Amino acid sequence: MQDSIEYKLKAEGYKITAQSKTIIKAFAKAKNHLLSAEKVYEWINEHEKSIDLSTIYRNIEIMMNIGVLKKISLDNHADQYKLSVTNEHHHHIVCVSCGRSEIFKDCPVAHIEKTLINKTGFTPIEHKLEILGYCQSCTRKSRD
Amino acid sequence: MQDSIEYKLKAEGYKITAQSKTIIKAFAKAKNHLLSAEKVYEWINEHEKSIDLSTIYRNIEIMMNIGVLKKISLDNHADQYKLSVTNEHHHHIVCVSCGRSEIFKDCPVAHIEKTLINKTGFTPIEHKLEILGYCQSCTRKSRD
DNA sequence: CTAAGTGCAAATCTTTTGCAACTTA
DNA sequence: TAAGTTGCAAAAGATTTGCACTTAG
Repeated sequence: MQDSIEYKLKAEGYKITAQSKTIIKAFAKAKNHLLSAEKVYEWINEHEKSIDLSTIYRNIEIMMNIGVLKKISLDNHADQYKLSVTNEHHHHIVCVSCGRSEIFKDCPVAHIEKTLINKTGFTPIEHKLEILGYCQSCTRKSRD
Repeated sequence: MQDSIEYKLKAEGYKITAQSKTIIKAFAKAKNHLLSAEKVYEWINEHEKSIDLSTIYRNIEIMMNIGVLKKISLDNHADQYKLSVTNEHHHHIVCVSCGRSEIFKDCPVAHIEKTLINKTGFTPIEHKLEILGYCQSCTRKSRD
C-alpha cells in the first residue's frame, strides 16, 4: 500500500523523500480514520522525526493530484483526508463519534441524474456526498 | 418572504434591526444565487448603507440557527449561503458557471440507508449532498 | 431601562507562499 | 548537477471575538 503510493509518486515524476514516506505512513496507520493536516503533524511529532506543517500541506496536495488521497470537508473542521487508492467512484460514511470512515460504492446520485435534468434543467457534472452517522462500535456504545 | 423571516426572528426572541433587514434583503435579491459573507458585504456596500462584515457573519449565524438560511460549502471557496424557508428535506444543485442554484427534493440518499446499514454497519444520521453542474442557460451558452 | 445588536480593531484558525538551503534521482 | 523538496517565517483569506457604544422592545 505504502509502496504502491511511492511507486505512483515516482511514476508521476515526484521524488520520494523521508518526509513524504513519513506522511504516507501516518495516513496508512490511521487506516479508516480521517486526518486533518494538523493531525498528521501531531501524529508525526509523537512517532517520528518532526515535519513542518507546510511540508505536510504540500505533500497532501501532491497526493490529491495523483489521486491517492481524498479530501473530505465537514462543517466546523479543518479539511480532512484519507488514503483512497481505488479509481472507482465512491463516497464515505463518517462516524461523528470516532471519525472512522467507510467507503460505499453504490452511489445513489447516479440514479437520479436524468430526473434532475428533467426537473431542474441543470446538467450535472459532479457531486459531493458525505454521510455522517455512528459506526458499528459507537452505535453499540451509545446503546449502553 | 422577507416579512416571514423577520417574523420568525422575532418569534425566536431576536431583535429586528436596520442591519438585519438589509442582510435579509441582500439574500432575497440574490434569489437563487449563492452568496458568501463577503458578497453580501459587497452588495450592501453598493446598494445600501454599509454594514460591518462581523455583523454580517453574526446575522448569518442567527439565520442559520432559526433555519431560514442554508450553508453550502464548495471547495476552494468561502462558505456560501442562500435563503431556505422550507422545512422539507432537500438538496441543491449549483451551477459552476454562474452560481445559480436550484432545490431538488427527491433525496436519493434516503433510499440507500438500509443498504448502507447492512453493508457498512454504520447508522446514518445525516448527510451532505451538493450537486454541481451547469444550469440551463449556461449549458446553452457552452454549446455556442 | 436593559438585553441584544453593532462597529471597530485585534485575534484566531487554516492554508499558502517566497526563499535560501538541502536532497534525490 | 539540475530539478524537486524542505523548513522557516511571513502572508493571506475566512471567520470569530472583546469591548465600549448604540438601539430595539
